Amino acid sequence: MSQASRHALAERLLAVGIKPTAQRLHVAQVLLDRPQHLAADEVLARVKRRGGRVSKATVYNTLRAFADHGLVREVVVDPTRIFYDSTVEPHHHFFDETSHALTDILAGGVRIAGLPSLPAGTEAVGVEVVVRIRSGRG
Amino acid sequence: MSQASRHALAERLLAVGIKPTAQRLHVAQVLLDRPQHLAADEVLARVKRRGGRVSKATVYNTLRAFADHGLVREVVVDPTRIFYDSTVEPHHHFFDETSHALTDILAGGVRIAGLPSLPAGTEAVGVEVVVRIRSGRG
DNA sequence: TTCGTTGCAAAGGATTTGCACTTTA
DNA sequence: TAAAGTGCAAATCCTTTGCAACGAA
Repeated sequence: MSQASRHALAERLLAVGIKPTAQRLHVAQVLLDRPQHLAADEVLARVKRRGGRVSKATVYNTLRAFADHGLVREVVVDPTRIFYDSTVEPHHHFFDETSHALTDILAGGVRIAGLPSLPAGTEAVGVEVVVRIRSGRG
Repeated sequence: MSQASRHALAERLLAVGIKPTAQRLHVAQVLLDRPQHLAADEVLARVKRRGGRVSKATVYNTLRAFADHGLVREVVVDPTRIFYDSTVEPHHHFFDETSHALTDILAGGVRIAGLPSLPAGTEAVGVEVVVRIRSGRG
């Protein structure tokens, strides 16, 4: 990856208060570069594939830190693992139960009406729509 | 639990092709008796609490069988465990990230418009809306 | 007797943790 | 040289699996 985008990524980390170490930049390069959904496993594999040195623990720590600071969003649709979504703007998902693939649904056109008011004493974190689908012969 | 409801539960299992064994009836009594969301752990604890003899493996097998046959619905909102929802009619959920509590949102009033068409070669399994909330000082 | 069920313990897979080592400000 | 970050392995948690014992038809 170019110096320019490395630098841009470092700025993004700094902007949210995360120190841009080598390992974190590797994770950022893999995950933040374009809209995608990756599990921790995949992130680790990709960092290593491109020659980066990171440990599993650091990948998990980094992903959690990114999520806590709003750089990525956790998507919970698969009981077996957490996906990290590099798109943090509100949007929704197709989740293919056959292939375990996640696909974005732009929030733009989607309207949700008729939701009840929040339970007393709670604040909203977000509204997520998951359209579960099956491909082939499910 | 009364003979009458035991019998009714046995009928429900038979109706979907599940042989109503003692263990399965225990699980059914705990989970199907009223609208609720329970994790496997909780089901096991409650069966034991009411004096039922069941193993962990059988609880997991039973819950999966119930889900496969449409008696309960799996709800995936918490990366750490699967909830089994005794309400199978379409509806949505509040998920409190502080307390890990699930609350139903009746499907009745909720309207979702503007979803794109399904990816080619896929069929819809269901549409779920999860409103993530935080209580207290989450 | 045969097939489906059960239970126990072990295995599995994702995630977390403990702790010593390394980096960096 | 403190504080923060990293790596490795072990630990943990939920869930699944292997397999022998059991139970109903």
